[in-house]
Amino acid sequence: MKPKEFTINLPVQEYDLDATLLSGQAFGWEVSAAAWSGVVAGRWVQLRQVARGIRARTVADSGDWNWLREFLQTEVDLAAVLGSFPKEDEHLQRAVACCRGLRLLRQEPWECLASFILSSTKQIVQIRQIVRLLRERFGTPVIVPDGIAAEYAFPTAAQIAVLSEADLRACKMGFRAPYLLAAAQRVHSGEIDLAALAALDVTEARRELMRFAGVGEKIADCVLLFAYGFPAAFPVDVWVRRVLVDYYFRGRPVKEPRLRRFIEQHFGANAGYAQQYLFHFIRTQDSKRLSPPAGAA
DNA sequence: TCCCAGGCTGCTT
DNA sequence: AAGCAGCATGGG
Repeated sequence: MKPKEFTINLPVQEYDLDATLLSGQAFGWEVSAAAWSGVVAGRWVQLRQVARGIRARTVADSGDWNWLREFLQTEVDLAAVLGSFPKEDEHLQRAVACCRGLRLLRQEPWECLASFILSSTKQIVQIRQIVRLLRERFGTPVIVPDGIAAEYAFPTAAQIAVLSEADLRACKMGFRAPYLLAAAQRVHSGEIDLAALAALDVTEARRELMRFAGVGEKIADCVLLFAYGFPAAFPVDVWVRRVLVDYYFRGRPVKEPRLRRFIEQHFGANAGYAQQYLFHFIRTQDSKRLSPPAGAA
């Protein structure tokens, strides 16, 4: 039986779909012929940038489209967010001028947590590869249109909790396998309720996330920002640390507490957005200007 | 061959 | 508390 298709135009100004889906916050999206396809809330969906916004195509009964608006955060007033950035910061303003339209997504907490547990000391292309293997092997198939290859949802905590460490290692995740397995078991057993973290303040939610083995400050901040939408969460990975030191500390070594103090005082209420602009900017535009990694010549 | 990747853990000082 | 090796796997 041919699945019924639904399409909609989501009107939105200043939304760069490519930058958003390529900026290292979500790992399950694939592009072909200028259209992105992925799975949101258990539904296959295809997204295309059009003149006045985003055109979406899906199958099966979608009722309303709020699940997609929520994921894409199309209701966010980007101009207001960018306007809250420090105006005297020429580095950040350059990143904004370069990447304007880059957005933060609002992802499902389990998928986001699991993905970032897999992210430590991995390149983005490899994280994508691991996530793809997990979906194909253990995820629930989703309904796709005729002529589209089979697609799978990210496996739930319940689906991963019953696997063996060897099953997971076979997806090339190496030493991260026991971390992912333990996290899935904690969530599946009900020991921790990820949905309930949304009601906590950011400090408490961060503490809860860091109770997962394999989750430290950086991964916790990623989940706080990309899944729960805490706007001040500011993940500091090797790239962001490098750019902060280079731009704001003249390349001189900075200890963690001082860096954290600077972030809180300098970037303001939407620090998380600022972080994403800096991250994407240096990775796509300004990588050559950056100081070499520690230890390099 | 070597260094590095959207880091974290556990063991040393 | 602060520094550091080890950890799997693949890319450049």
